Amino acid sequence: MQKKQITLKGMAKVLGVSHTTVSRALKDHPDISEEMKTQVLELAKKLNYHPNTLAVNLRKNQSSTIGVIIPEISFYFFPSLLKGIEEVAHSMGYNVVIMQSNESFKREKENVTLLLGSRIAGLLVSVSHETKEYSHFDEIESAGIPIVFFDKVLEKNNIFKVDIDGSKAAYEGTMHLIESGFKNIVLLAANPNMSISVDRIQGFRKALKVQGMNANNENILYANNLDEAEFLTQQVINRENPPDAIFTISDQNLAGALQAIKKADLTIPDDIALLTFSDGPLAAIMNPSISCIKHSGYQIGSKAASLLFYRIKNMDKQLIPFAQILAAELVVRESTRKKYGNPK
Amino acid sequence: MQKKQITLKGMAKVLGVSHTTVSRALKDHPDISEEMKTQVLELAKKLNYHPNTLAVNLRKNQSSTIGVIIPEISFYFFPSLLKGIEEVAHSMGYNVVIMQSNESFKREKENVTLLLGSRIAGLLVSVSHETKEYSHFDEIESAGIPIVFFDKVLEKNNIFKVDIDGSKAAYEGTMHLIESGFKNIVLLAANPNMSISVDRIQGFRKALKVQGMNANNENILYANNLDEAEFLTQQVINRENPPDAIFTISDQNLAGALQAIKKADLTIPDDIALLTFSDGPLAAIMNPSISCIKHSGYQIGSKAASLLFYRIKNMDKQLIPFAQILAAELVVRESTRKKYGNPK
DNA sequence: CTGAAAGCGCTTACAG
DNA sequence: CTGAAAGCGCTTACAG
Repeated sequence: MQKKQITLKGMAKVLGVSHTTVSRALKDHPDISEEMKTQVLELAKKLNYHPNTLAVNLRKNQSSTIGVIIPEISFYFFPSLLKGIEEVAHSMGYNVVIMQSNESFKREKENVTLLLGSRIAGLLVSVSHETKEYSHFDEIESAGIPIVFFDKVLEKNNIFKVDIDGSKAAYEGTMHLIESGFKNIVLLAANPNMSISVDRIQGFRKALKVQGMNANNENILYANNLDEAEFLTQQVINRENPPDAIFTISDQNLAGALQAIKKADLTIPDDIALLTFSDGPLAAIMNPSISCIKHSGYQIGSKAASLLFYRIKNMDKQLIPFAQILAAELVVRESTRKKYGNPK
Repeated sequence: MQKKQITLKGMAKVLGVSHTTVSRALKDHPDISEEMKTQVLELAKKLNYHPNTLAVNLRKNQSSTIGVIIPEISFYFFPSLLKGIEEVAHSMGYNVVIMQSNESFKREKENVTLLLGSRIAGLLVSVSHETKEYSHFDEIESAGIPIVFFDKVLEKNNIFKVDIDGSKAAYEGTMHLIESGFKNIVLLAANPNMSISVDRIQGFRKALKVQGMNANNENILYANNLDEAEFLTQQVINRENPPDAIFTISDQNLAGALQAIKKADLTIPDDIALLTFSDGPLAAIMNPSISCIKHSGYQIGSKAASLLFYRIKNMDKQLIPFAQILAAELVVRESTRKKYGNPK
């Protein structure tokens, strides 16, 4: 039902030349005379000519769109990530199609099918909680469409991915808590088959071990959304021997923990300390401000997009799967203020 | 450089029939024999056939993509909005292409051009701060591509738009502040040529007038990002006669105000009360929790998308520009606790 | 310097 | 029940 926009053929008719000539004039082909170019350019402007990207891409058998599949556009982390992706893509002259899996494996597969039909040039993926294997992405790669995974990735080595060094970061975060005098630390992780959980749990355990403390399994909990985080926090702070610190692996879990702490009327950090993995702005404006392991979504997004475009531009070469591991930085704020003076 | 995926012609060759037959078999055309259909379907499955959306759309002269232009994917408001849009679009079988203007008029125009080339089926727009007129969208509408504006819209009547009743909401918010005993209220608005500012300022003024208070121009300020909001708040709280309440029109301005209040070591709401327009989750988890005029980004997004699809599906009819005005709800929390007992 | 022709992958009216 | 042909809007090798 769309009105037809002006085409090459339409302009050719007006000028009494072939559409071939118009096409070439438009792209400043050396063969075309200057007068012809001026004429065509003027007409194109006058008629608001915009080349039909569909036709161009079909003809060239390539598209200028990359796909992004993420679990959900929540306000915690993905906005800055999408921004990073979008900026890199725009600078390369590409569009971005964003699809949400809503944490559903089924929906993730549907998205793959849709994107396959759109003949995207590449795909960025952060998998859903339900995703336990990668076989639904095989078709994409075997169609010659490169994929880069980021943030929420499965434990698997032969893929291209961008992530932070979660183990190291969790180790440092836990050490910070211990050195600040906290002794009974609960880790609020997410789905245990995701690398973001596995890595961070590993770092958490390692730090406890180094400090000669035992990593009690009851102190490692799994929350996949705000409500679960609130529920688990509530359970934990009502234990006989409640924790004196909670370490959350996402802003989402942080928000849940905060709700529970607030309802229990506990004071941060005196009753309970709080440390989180965070993109930054959210943790900073809380009161008290929340200490965090800062990992920039924007950076992950732009690095993932850059890696993807590298693959896109080098499809002729055999590239070896590459894992780009970004550093995360500990930002100490009020929520982990030292418990007993300076224990050093 | 992409590997070629299997095509109709490819499958036709395998089966020794024409691609016409394959095409029809795939879409369950009544003319085709059952055996042929089964054969084709099986082969398509085996070969992972996915129709080339580019070709389909080119042929049908329509696309299954809608465009979205927003100022920025900030973490304050747009995530839930995009979610609302994406869900409606998905249910209609459409993809969503999101482009950011980064609050730049120039970039907004570039986005329009790109989208025009993609032959999108429709466009959703929230304009940038710099945008003062709509002429760059004329080409879109005259190409027969419907537009629906949402949230950040210019003061203009003959357009399709979805927005909240900002005037009424600001009126009620201001009344709430006054009734809670606050007397010197500062409104932290955004760009004065945006309807979100104009409407809310109007409601703010009206409430003051009804209460017999005068709307001091010095108490209406304009901040377009977090830093400006922090700066202006800092200025204001250092006045000789500082406000006892600040009313911010966005989560972004709220975040800036909070920063300044924190640095000045003021207590909310005893030293200064805070009321904001907000999507909800952010204001709720703050400490103290922030009272707000709750307007659901998700709702605005899904309503805007629904209106757009109504236009897309009814391009043959002459539709009259429609402004869908959504209600916003006052949610009273700790940040506006009554100042002097109950003044009623 | 310009144009006719082929073709990207699909759909659909027409013919048999 | 099946197929040949035209065409969506473009690009590009080939010819002149």
